[in-house]
Amino acid sequence: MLDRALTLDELLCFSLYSANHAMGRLYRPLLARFDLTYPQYLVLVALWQQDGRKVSDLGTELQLESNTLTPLLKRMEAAGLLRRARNPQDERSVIVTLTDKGRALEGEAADISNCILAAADADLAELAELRDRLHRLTARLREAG
Amino acid sequence: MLDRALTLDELLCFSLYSANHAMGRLYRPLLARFDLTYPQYLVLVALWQQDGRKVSDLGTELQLESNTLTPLLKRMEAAGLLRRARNPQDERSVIVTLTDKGRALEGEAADISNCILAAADADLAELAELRDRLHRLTARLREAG
DNA sequence: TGCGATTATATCGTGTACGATTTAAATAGA
DNA sequence: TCTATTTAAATCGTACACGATATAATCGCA
Repeated sequence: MLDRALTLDELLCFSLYSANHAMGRLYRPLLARFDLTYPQYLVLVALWQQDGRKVSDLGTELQLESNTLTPLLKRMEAAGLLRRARNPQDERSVIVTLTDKGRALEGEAADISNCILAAADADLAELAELRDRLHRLTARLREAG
Repeated sequence: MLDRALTLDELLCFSLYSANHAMGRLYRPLLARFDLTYPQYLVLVALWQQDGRKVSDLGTELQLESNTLTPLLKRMEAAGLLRRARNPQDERSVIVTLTDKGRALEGEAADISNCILAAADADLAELAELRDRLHRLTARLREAG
């Protein structure tokens, strides 16, 4: 038990903050070529994996709520990447579906992951292990919250 | 080389995004008791470590620029946590100094780190290793950027 | 059937982030 | 010395992120 506050460098939270930050700055120019922001890209990744999902399902996966997702999805709809439509079976929910343009981006943006991996400059096994450690940490933090 | 986009769970960037997110959600209620946001807390940690720094020095450490820091520091000044004053030796720069109230928070908020460690529910060595891996990743990403 | 409770999304206000630009001070060179 | 350049903050516009609240559809149950 220390009698002083930890320094920034000692804080795990700051190492997460910084790494996430650095990752964002690397993605930004790559995504800008497609007029995408980073959260918009994550929505696309989720929809490429499984299309036609409710807003709340996207929210569960991305850990975002409608107050963030609604305007974000509206911007993506305005950009012609997806469509939002009330679910005829339950008009409370909204189904998000990729347009042809949104689907086509999967191929065009495929190279982005490789650019990031190249920038990380570490072997795949090491990065995969880091990823899995982060998943386990995230799970524990959510449990505690 | 895959011919499909990676899933969210496979993306290292998303594991960082999620872990950072989960950490933020854990900090939020702990910091709310002091009327602090997470970036404001990081500024305090930096100043507790070394007080009386230029805005640009804080920016280097936190990886933030004046467009983000200026309004953030103004809010903290309005809250009575710090003072902003032009540097008499070079009127271009602004020196940020803690008030007594800002300094006093170091002791009052000391427990926060322990709450986070408890939530992470892992031994210190494991968390320290994760932190160091993240530092190395961040350094490589910045180099590449 | 009817009505209170629940659920899903949307809206609002505040606070980061960041690219682009502006302003003011300091510095370097002719 | 005078001016072009550089540097440090600040300002502006856009886009997340989130707590609190509003709205509308559905469900549960008497």
